[in-house]
Amino acid sequence: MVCTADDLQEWKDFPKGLRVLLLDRDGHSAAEITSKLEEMEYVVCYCSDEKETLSTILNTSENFHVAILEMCKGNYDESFKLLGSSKDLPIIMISDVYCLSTMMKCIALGAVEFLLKPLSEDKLRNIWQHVLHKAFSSTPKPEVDSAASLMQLQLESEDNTGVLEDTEVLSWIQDVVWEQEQPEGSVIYQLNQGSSLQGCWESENQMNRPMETDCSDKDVRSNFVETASHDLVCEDTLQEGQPRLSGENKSGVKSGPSAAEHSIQGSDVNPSASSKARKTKVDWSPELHRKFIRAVEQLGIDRAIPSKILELMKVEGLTRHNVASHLQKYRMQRKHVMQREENLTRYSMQTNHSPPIMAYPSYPYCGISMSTVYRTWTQTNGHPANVNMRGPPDYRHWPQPGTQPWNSYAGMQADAWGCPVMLPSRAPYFSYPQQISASHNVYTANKGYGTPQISFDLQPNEELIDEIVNEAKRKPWSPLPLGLKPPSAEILVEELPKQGISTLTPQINAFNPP
DNA sequence: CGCCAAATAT
DNA sequence: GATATTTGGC
Repeated sequence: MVCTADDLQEWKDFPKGLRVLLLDRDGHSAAEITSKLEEMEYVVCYCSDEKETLSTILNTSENFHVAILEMCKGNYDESFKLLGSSKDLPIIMISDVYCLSTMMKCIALGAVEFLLKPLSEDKLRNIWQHVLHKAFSSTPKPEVDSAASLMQLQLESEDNTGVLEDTEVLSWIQDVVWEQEQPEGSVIYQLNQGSSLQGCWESENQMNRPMETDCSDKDVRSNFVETASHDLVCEDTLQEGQPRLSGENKSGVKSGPSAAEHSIQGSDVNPSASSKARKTKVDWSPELHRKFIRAVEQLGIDRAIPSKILELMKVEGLTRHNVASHLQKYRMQRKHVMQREENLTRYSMQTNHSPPIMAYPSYPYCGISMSTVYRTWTQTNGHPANVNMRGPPDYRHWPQPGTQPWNSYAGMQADAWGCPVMLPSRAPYFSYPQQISASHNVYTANKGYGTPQISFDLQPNEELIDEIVNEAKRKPWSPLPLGLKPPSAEILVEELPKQGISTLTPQINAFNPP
C-alpha cells in the first residue's frame, strides 16, 4: 500500500509533503507543473521518459503517493503499460490531446483521473484526494456494494451512446470492466463463520451464472467505476479496489460485500442446496432494496405486508421473514424521518412567513459550493423518488450503502470529501449559522406532498439544530432534513478537483414544480 | 400471518 | 458500541 488510512491519521499537515511522481516529456511543461506542485508543498520527482518512470515506479513505488503521467503521444500503448505497472499507486494521466476514448481507456486501465494539459493549479491542487481514496479503499467498507456501481456504469454507458461515438471503445471497456450482467436483486448469503461468500443468485432473469472474478482486473473495474460513473442510479459509486475476499485477508481485513458479491469462492453453495452451512444474513443490496421499495410502493405503504411484498419482489430464496424484518426497519426509519420533518415543519409554521427565496446561494465548504454538492432528493437520478407519485418518495429516507465515502471513517468523514484536514469536533454540514438559514430554502423540495411550500426565514431553535447536526454526524448516510442529498461520489470526483467553483447550476430542480 | 421485541451477528 | 438481521412469542 502506498498510503494507508492509518498513515493518514498520523499525517499531520496532509497533503503537504505528498510525494508526486511526474512524467512529462516536455521539459517546459514539466517545470511548470513541478513548480505548481511545489508551491503546494508537494514533493515532486520528475521523469522525462517511460523507461525512467517505469523503473522509478517499480523500484520505489512505496515512496510515491501519486503519479502524474503524460500520455505518450506516439505510442499510447506505452502509456497503457505504465498504467498497469503499479496497482497501488494512484495514477493520473495527463495529455494535451483530448480524446475521449483514450481517456476512457486509461481510466478503465486503472488511472484515477485524466487531466488535460495545461494543468492549472486548480487541477493539481486536489490530487491528494486520490491518495485518500486509495488509502480508504484498501480498508474495506462493509456498506459498500460495487455491484450497483457497475450496474450504474453500464446504465450510464447505454445512456450515453449518443455522446460516446466510439462504441468500440465502449464495448471494450465494458468487457474489461465487467463481463457479466449485473443480477438484479441478487441476494448474498454469508457463512456464519468466516466471511466468505457462499452463494448468490439472481431472480429476474433466471440466468444463474457464476460470477467469476479475475483478480487482475478488479482494480481496473473499480477505478473505472468510481471515476467515470455518473449518477444515473442513486446508489454508491465509491468502491475499493479490494482484490479478493477469501484468499488472503490483508491486515485482517474483512471482505467487503462488493468483493463478495462478484466473486464466488470455491465452494459456491446454493442457498437451497446448502445443508450444513447455515445461511445467516441477507444482504440488502441497493438492488434488492429497490425491489423492496418498488413492491412497497406498488402495494401502497398501508397495504405493504411482508407476504405481499415478498410476492412482488420475486426474489428467489428470500423469505417472508427476511422481508418482514426489512419492512420493520424500513418503517422505523420512515417514522423517524417523518417525525423529524414534522418537527421542522411545525417549527417553520410557527415562525415563518417570508416567501421562499428561490435562489441557490453558495455556501462554500472547503471551497465547494453547497448547492453544487448537495442535490435535492427529489431529482434523484435513475430512480427518482418522484417517478412514482403514488406513495411518498421513500428512498430518500433510506440509507444508501456506499454512497458516502466518509461513511465508515468517523474521523475522516469530512476530510474524505471535503478537506484534507482532520475534522475538529464540529459537524461537517452546518457548522455555521449562515449555512443553516440559507439551506432552509431548499427544504421545501423535500416536502412535495400537499404542502407545496413551507419555508422559514428564521433559524430554528438551537436544540433542533443540534439534533440535526448530531444526527448528521452520527448517521451521515441518512438524508439531511433539509431536502438535500449528500454529495454523490460522482460529484466528489468531479467537483472537488475543481475546488473553488461556486457557480450554481439551477438545472437542479430543487423545488417542486407548481 | 403480521408485528414486535429480544437475541445475534457484524 | 452501534447497526443490521434473524428469531421467537403473541
